[in-house]
Amino acid sequence: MVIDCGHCPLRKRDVFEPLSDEEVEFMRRFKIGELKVDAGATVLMEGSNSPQLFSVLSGLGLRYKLLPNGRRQVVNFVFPGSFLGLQAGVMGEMKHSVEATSAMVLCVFNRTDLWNFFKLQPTRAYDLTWLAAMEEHFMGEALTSIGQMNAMQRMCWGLMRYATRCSDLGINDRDRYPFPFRQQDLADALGLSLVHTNKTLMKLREQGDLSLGDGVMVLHHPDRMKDRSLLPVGSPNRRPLI
Amino acid sequence: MVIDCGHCPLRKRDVFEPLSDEEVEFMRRFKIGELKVDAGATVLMEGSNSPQLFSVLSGLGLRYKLLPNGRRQVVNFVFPGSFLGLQAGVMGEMKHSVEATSAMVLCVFNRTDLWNFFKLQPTRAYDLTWLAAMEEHFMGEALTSIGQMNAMQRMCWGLMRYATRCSDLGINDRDRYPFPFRQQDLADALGLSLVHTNKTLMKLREQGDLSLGDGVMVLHHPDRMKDRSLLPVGSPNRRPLI
DNA sequence: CGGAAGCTTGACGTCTATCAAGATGTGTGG
DNA sequence: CCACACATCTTGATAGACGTCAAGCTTCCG
Repeated sequence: MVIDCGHCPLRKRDVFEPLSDEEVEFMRRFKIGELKVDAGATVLMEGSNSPQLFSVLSGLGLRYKLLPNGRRQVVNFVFPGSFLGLQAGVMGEMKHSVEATSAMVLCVFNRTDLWNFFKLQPTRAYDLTWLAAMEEHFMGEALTSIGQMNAMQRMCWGLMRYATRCSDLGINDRDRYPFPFRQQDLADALGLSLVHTNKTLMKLREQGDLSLGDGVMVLHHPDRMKDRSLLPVGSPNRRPLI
Repeated sequence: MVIDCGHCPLRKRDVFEPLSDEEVEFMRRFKIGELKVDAGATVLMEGSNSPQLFSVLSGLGLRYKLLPNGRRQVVNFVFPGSFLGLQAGVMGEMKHSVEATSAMVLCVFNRTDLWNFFKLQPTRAYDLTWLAAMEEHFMGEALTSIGQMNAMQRMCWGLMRYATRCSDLGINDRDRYPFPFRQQDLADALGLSLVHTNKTLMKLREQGDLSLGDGVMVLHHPDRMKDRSLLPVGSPNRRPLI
């Protein structure tokens, strides 16, 4: 019982550009199956050359790079609607790994069919470029955050950015957001040590701005956190869904 | 006397994917002129909505984001062959600024013609996506560097990455590389203060690994610097030229 | 019950930012 | 030609943010 692209639950969200009937039909042929993985699973591995591409239907995860000395940088979070494997599809191999931090359902595509986007479905190809440019933009924001902000600012910015993406997708309940990550994950994303991440979180808790634990984050004063962010956290208009 | 795409000097470099005659002809029609700017000029500004796209023919520059508090993050360096303005072309507006740090010559294109890539020239559209994915990759590397390395490691990694790109383009002379940047630019790129950047450079100079000044960088012991980099600095195979 | 994984807290050290001042070079105007 | 402002680089002193080390706590699971 694989979900038909015509009834893709993500398409209901209006963060995503609507698709024409023709495009939906094309995606239907492009999709070759679904992959369900448990929390903790590695979906794609750095250096690998997976013949498959994925689009996230549900679940959360993260992309990260490992360093020779064992450290790890989380380069960004993976949400429903994220497209995985483009790098391997276009360059030779994956330049980072992707891990599921909750159970996930992924649409599976054939990497070799990617070319059909460009040959047969220029609007979809355009969307692909759009997505790539958008990812680049997000990454530039993260770079700016890590390069120029102190721990508290990074934390507030990072969590607000995360909350905003959740809101776009409607996977939150008011101020309650799913948060299937360890503090270590957060630390690796923000370029902080685990201990300092913990202490920074504590401060936010003590001030009553935040609850975090058991897979859930609650923002009691999003306004205050936004003020501390330095970088404004905007919802980019719309994005394409692949 | 505008350079004809058929005789583009960059195409001689074998870092760039070769183009078919048809593609060259297409690019010729796409190109609407050339822009020459002096060192210090702002080519694109954050928040702007330029109707033009650019491809760098010669010269060096940098992309940066400004923060409300006046700080600045250099998100990457601009080399010959860099494509500028894709973000504005595909999202609504530029998310960073681009500044020329040396004199530059740019090919100018019409943003509204971008769609022709997808409609008429799928191989070129594919290359565009390729480029975007590659930029994303570079940015992920930089993020990892700033997030996980100390000052000396970042410096070595950053300079080696820079030198490698120069070598790919053949704009170096052995171990001598053009370097039209201030220490402040380097500092903003590495997420370090100006003072600490200066002192880190000093250490490299004292150890005889590096000369830097007057627009020129000389690497006397690239091997030693590579060792201190933590992240291996590889030349990615080939990239498309737009 | 023992062990592993994750969270929490305190103590300590150090890397890096900030402040301040001086040195050098370059361009402009008198 | 000199005086002056300005930009960039340099260097030392000081302080603080953040990393590292270490230990204890909880929860979960075999």
